[in-house]
Amino acid sequence: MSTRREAVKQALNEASGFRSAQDLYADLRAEGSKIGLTTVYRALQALSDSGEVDVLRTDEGEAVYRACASDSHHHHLVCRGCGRAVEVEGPAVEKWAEAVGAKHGFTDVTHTVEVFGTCADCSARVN
Amino acid sequence: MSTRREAVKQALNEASGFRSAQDLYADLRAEGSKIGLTTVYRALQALSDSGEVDVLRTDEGEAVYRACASDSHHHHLVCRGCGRAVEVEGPAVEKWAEAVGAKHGFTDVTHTVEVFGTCADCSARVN
DNA sequence: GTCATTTTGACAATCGTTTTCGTTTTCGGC
DNA sequence: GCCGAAAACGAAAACGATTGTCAAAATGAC
Ligand SMILES: [Zn+2]
Ligand SMILES: [Zn+2]
Ligand SMILES: [Zn+2]
Ligand SMILES: [Zn+2]
Repeated sequence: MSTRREAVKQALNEASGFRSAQDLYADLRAEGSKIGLTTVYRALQALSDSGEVDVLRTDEGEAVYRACASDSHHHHLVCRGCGRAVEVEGPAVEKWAEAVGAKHGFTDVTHTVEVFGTCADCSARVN
Repeated sequence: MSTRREAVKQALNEASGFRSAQDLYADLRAEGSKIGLTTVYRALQALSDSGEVDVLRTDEGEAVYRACASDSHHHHLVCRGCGRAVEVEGPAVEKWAEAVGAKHGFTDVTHTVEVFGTCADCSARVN
């Protein structure tokens, strides 16, 4: 694995929440790296292809990435305020999704499930 | 409600699946309308703001819209092949999402849940 | 060191979407 | 029916995220 990809992976590891390519580019430049934006995009593409990082889309359509501790199937509880994310599992949801697909004759069923909220810290900050 | 917005809403009603702004623009022009792309975007913005249509993002980040029969909270089972969508409910998922948020001290909890698969027709078409 | 291969990054191009802004249409008052 | 204000339109420009291009730089045999 190349040095640049390592750098991007590490920048992601240092973040607790989901970050966009541009966020990571800014982070890396801020800490002195001479990396280019194109390379950040390429690294993220490779990392998500290999399943090393999770990707999801914001409401605005921007792709955001996260290096998750769990490498098995899971979902996220994401703070709208600070972006912090918690990995969560939902066996009931997995079964429900499968059942829903089957009931309507769909095959090769997958799903996207994300939970959003305001974390305790962010709630406190507002009050 | 203006005539243009009606036209967009109707175009959506005639589709069984999720459609992008550009799709709808093409549909309308194809049937002779002189509507502009800007107006399609504006109509969709208004329709989704008022909750008359559902929006979601494709993996590529494109916004797609659907005029759903149900006006209460629900999710979708979407065919990857033809885009056809079925409205589905999942009380268990609703409770799970709430519980997950609460367990981690998150407030103002919402969620996005979509199920994807290949519908029976599309499965048959391939074989 | 030399040559071939891979990686990189500045820049241009693409694509969906939004903004701008002048024109057209709608509509209430006359 | 006619007039002016307000709302709706649409073409074109602007935008922002992402991808493509291509020449320079790093890497790795030999
Ligand atoms: Zn927070
Ligand atoms: Zn799942
Ligand atoms: Zn289908
Ligand atoms: Zn729900």
